[in-house]
Amino acid sequence: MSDHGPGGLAAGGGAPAQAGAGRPPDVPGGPHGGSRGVPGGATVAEARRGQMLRAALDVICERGFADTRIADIAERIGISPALVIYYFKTKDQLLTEAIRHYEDAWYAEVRRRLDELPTAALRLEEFVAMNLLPDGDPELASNWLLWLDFWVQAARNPDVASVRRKSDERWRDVIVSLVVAGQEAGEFAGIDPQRFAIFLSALLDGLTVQIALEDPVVDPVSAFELCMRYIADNLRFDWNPSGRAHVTGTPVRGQPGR
Amino acid sequence: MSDHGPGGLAAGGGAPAQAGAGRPPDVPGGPHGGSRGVPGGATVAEARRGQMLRAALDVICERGFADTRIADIAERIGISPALVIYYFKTKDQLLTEAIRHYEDAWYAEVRRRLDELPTAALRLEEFVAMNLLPDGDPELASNWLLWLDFWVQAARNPDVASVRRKSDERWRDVIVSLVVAGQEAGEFAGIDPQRFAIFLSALLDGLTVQIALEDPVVDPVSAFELCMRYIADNLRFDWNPSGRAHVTGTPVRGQPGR
DNA sequence: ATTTCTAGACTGAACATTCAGTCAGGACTC
DNA sequence: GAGTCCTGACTGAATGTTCAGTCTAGAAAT
Repeated sequence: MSDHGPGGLAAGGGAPAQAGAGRPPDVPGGPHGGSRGVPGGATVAEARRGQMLRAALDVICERGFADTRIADIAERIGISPALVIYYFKTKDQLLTEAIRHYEDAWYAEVRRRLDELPTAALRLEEFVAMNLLPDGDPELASNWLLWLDFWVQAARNPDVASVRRKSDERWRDVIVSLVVAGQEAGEFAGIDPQRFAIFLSALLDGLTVQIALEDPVVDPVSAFELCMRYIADNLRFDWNPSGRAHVTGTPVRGQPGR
Repeated sequence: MSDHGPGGLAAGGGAPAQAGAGRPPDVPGGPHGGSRGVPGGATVAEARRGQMLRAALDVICERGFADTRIADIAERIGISPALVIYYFKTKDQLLTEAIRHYEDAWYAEVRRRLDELPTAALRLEEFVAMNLLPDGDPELASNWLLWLDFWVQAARNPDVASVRRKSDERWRDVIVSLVVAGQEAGEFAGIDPQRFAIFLSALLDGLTVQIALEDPVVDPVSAFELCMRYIADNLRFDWNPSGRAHVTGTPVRGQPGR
């Protein structure tokens, strides 16, 4: 995004491989892993792609999106920069896809974890925790800075922008469905889920900024508690910092929003 | 921030002019405008500085911090790129100072406007409006994207980071003092101002992100209303979207924060 | 008043570097 | 031996920075 000519944004989404010279391995543009030539399945090419995507993410976190060079990524894996271009036609493509990849992985992990929890309150809590608390999983590691760069890119790169728009949408959808589920189960008060989702997602974004920038007065834990306090108060369920969420004894329902 | 070698961050704050060759005009590093040589005052040099700072801000908004070239800034004013670094030793210095300059101007404007309003509620409302609503003043124009870039830079540039930390601090201080003033005047409920400030500033940041990225479901006006609704509900004062803030007839005070 | 001097403001033309992307070909595998 | 995977060496373009010198206006000298 910082190279040649004005508006150096990559062409539209899944522009396939080049025409002449090269011999590109695998076209992105979708989850289909066309293992050409080699029978059996994914193989090297796909592994490499993932490796590069992951490395790209790492580097972006360290140097920032704008200062990430393909040489950094190559070096990290111990390959030549040329190979990076061999897999991803352009730098933009790689970085853009890396972000998309991260977003996808993150979202998938959210779903996975939430599905394992029994109550809406617990799910909501886990959701918030995944947003604000450091995570064990190295794949999704607490890359808060990534989100900031993500936003900045989305501001000018239409491709990234659409990823981010979709991201935010399912984001809020998750919240809405959690709230609705909780309300139907009698766990939560009957506030407007849509409104709540917008509010909460903005709040989470804002807290993410503070945390990412290591604000002296907003560490992850206190941000988490602040956020959960708000949620519990508004949805009217019992919650205390030390433990995990508890469903209130007496189900509330149909209560007017605040 | 994207040039030579690793860690290409500018040296500490007010590194003065070079030693040998040139004859640099005016050293930054503080609000002192040392109008050397020419008696009377500021003069050309200072005007130029301001001009460049403003141009830099414009360009940053358009192209993004990372893609801003000194040539862009020079071109906009109709001068040679060389003159830009004649005034600011390095690109980094210019951009960093531009952000600092903007932040200062913005904060000053906030103070100016708030001072003119009679009630704490109105002041709070104006404060929120300045954060979320498009502004007439071209100097401070609605440069939401600027904040995103600001954050991203703060993440890696210690110099910018300290600006941003200070920024956020006085930010919250404004909120706290507004709340306290309102509480003392009996306009607001007696919640914890500090906590409220942290919450509100995060919320504002988050909404800023959504607005800056032109989220389809969070336009400035609805963000503003969402935010004001929260504030009014929490501080317990009367507020309705169409008009301006009104102090509640019966002063509330000392009420427990939810 | 004219000339001389000087310093600050400014620029065009290099310079130096960085970096994405190309290319010709090598190794490895089926 | 054909295709896949991979690399070292290179190039072209962009761009921050330097530099030598111009231009202007006021100060000092005449």
